[in-house]
Amino acid sequence: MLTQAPKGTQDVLPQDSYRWQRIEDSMRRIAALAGYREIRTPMFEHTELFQRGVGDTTDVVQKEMYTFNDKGNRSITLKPEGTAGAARAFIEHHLFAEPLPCKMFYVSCPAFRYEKPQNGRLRQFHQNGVEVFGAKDASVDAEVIALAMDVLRANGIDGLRLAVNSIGCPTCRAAYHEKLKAYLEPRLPSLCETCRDRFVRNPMRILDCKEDAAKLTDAPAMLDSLCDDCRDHFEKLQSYLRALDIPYEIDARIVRGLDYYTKTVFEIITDTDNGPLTVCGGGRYDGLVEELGGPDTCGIGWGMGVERMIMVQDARGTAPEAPALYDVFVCTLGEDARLEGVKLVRELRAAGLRADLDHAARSLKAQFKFAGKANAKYVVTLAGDELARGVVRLRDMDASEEKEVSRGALINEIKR
RNA sequence: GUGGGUAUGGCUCAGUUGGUUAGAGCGCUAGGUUGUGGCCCUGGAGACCGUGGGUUCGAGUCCCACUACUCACCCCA
Repeated sequence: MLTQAPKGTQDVLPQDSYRWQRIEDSMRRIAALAGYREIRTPMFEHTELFQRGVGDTTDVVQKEMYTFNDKGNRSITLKPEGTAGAARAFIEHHLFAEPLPCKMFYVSCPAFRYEKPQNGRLRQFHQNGVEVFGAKDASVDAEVIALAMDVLRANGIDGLRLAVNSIGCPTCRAAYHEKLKAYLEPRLPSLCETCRDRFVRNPMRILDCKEDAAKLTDAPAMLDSLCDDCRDHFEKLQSYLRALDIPYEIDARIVRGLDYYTKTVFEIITDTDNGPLTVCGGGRYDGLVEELGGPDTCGIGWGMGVERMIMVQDARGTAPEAPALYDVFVCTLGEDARLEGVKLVRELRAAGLRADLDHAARSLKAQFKFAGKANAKYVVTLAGDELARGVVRLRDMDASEEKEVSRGALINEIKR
């Protein structure tokens, strides 16, 4: 227990952290090219933010939040997703008074959901994400989707399926809900228990139910009930996606579990041995900022699961190779050489080379073995008698070639 | 929250119908080469067999409970 990480959490070990760093680097690079800057918000927020923002009736808020009272008796919640906190910061710091749109991203942002962990499901997981406030044209919907595709591709994750849908605005969705409820009401007795519960909370979800969907194929569809504005937006999004050569499919079942979404919703799905896996999900949230007490400002964003990206890389064998630990490893023979080695290693590092020497006082053979395992490109051998002559041995490990180099010329020789 | 599976050195696993000192491969470490890695050979360290109870002369092996991990459902990244 003591030496076991809590359920649903994961360590990223020193030998594996480069995987995360690669993904993080690509995220920063690609986002910066499109004018996005990083935002960092707290890991916890007032519980009310998520109740209001994500929505009181959602599963995430109702049963998955890590909520506790702090010593000041404030109800605090570990953030279950990234958007609400970003929106809160946008309002609190009056970013709406800056030039809009306001584009931001976050990298390996921890998120917490109390769920039973399973494949690709953790209690603490990490998301990359982008949020854009104050851009209402569908061109930004397409931009944001393109960014997600680019980040995934940059990490060797392709064969992606982009599924898009529109769930309308509060006006047309309310009208649709009425239509849908009128259709569902007489059929309620034949539906499963959870669907009868959904009928009250979120009737659109019933259409997504594996058990009942088949019986409801003639149900009215949200897409047929969009108002003119929402329909126009959805059409435009599609023409932008076509212009960008991004293939997509329209999937009317994409509803998303968070209440703030309006109009565009989308998921990027990869197919794995265990079936489809959503690596990125997002959408437009035009009412969120106002709902939280800010000025009427539209928004759009997505979240991308870092652990899921890594899973997909592993499953497809497209994981990047681990970088070598060292450029140069210094082997020493005897105490004088050690003393010199400590100095040399520091010089090498100052010259921008990754360098180290044996700190375990092992045999020369063991030192070479270690250098080999660390994939060092060069091994420098320091020995008393050679040092006296002002000379060291430099070995190219890949080529298995070794030569004598004067101590003074060593660093230039290596950098050459 | 509901249901299935699993639990043996650091890792992956073997362990016959319950029977003496619990094995292998990989990894780690030392040596074979008194100054040199990757291959090969030899040695060494490392396991209260998940925890607690029960059956039995005897339990890694059978039974029960618990815990952890894992997979699926719900939902989602």
